[in-house]
Amino acid sequence: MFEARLLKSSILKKVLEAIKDLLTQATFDCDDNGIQLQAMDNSHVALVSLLLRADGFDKYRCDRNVTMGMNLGSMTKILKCAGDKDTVTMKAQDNADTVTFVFESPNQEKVSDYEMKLMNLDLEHLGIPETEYSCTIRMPSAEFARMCRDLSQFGESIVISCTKEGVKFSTSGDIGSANIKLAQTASIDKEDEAVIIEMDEPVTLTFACQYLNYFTKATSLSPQVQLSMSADVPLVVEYRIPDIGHIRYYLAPKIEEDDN
Amino acid sequence: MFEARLLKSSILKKVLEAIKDLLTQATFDCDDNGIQLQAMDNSHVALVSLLLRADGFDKYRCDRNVTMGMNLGSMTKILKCAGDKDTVTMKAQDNADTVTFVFESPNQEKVSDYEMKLMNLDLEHLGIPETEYSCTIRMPSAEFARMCRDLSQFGESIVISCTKEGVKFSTSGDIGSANIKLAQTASIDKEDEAVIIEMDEPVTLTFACQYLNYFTKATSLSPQVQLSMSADVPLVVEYRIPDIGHIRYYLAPKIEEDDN
DNA sequence: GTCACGTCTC
DNA sequence: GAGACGTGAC
Repeated sequence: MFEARLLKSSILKKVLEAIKDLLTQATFDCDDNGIQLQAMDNSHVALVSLLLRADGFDKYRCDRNVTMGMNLGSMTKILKCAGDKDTVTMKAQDNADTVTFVFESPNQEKVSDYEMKLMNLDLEHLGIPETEYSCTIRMPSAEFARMCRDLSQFGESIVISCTKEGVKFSTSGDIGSANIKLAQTASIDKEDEAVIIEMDEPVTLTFACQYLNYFTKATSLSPQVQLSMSADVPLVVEYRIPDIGHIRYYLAPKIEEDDN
Repeated sequence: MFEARLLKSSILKKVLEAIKDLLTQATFDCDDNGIQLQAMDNSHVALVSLLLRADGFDKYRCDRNVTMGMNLGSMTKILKCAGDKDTVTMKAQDNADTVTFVFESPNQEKVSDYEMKLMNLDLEHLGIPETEYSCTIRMPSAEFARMCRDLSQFGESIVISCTKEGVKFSTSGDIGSANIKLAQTASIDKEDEAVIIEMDEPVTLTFACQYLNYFTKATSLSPQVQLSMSADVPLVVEYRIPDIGHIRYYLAPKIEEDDN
């Protein structure tokens, strides 16, 4: 039997918001350590990796490892039925072909349960190597989202360039070109507002705006985002979910095109 | 001559919002007691009954009974031209074929009038018997609206089941199934937030989601809604409009289908 | 093309 | 909480 309870359903609601535009279905792997999800997006361009640790749940029980293939559209519909202050509990019997979500209002006067059929999904196990990156940039997640949204008005690609001067986000298109330069914050009064750049080697890479915009759907999960880059390897965009885990997005850089 | 004035046009605006999706036209019956409207919806499935008592108006005069056939689309367009704080006055000459709406801004600086042609509508007089019901449920209108919207994601029908344990709203469909259980509120600190269940006989009935969702367009008219049910008779969904009347929706239960 | 719904913003 | 905008369905 599997059972995982969160006092605040909003975490799970936000997680779904953060992945549903990239994935139509996905496998939730549950074991003693928690819940893990790894999947290529529908277009096999980006990779999503979610971890929710067992100790981050308010109750967690997993007698046997279970892999649950979920239709994320259906799951999103169900989670929309939870109030932000509701408690949510996911339950599945061993070897069951359904999962049940139970929502309880804070005063216990409203209890709702939703049973969803599971899917048989091919297990694609993705080995993601832990890597050292030439540059890591931490910044407020809302600021990153704003930049991606702003720049995507002008072109389909964003060039991220990290040097000792700071980090620069650039794009160009029919309208013209745009550059946003970000310097490391001098004082770290407010941790959430800090921009912190660690650079061993300067790196310049180009990415598809559309995917960065998909990634920023995770903005409400964390006040900060971390970008990790090295030449010729996928960018990692990581949102740490307080007290419970993280969601990481991987996106391969575009091969440099002509500058016509 | 007929004349009816409301200091707050918002009441009439909300009434139109609450009926315009169900009715394309309707007859307003005006007499000494006030304004009444009763009509089957466009598909002849649900019934709408509106009462605005004369004493709820800030001025009310009705020399002779008048029946005004209104195109509700046109009337809605006109009412959208009124500010929420405007005073609205409906006027009609005896035997006229038009009705006039006059809107006056609070400071009297803006006065607008809109004349609308009336329609000749067949008078369908609907005798609605006053009945005792086996169950009545009062609950916050927003909560009812939320439940109807949530459940309609999963199926076309909602089963409402009222027993001594409380009231349960259920549905099922391709995705899976859903149940929302509501218990009577223990304390009635805030009257508007109370759930109050009166049950003489347990009742379980099935209704079309779509119509319940139409009914919830009346949500902003009242903080509370009352559902009345007896076996084999139409559900009544009533919103009391403070100080002036009510709007009631009647919906026949679906005949039980096979449970395949 | 129209209508209704959901989302986002003020 | 209400109004406006954009999107999806008929």
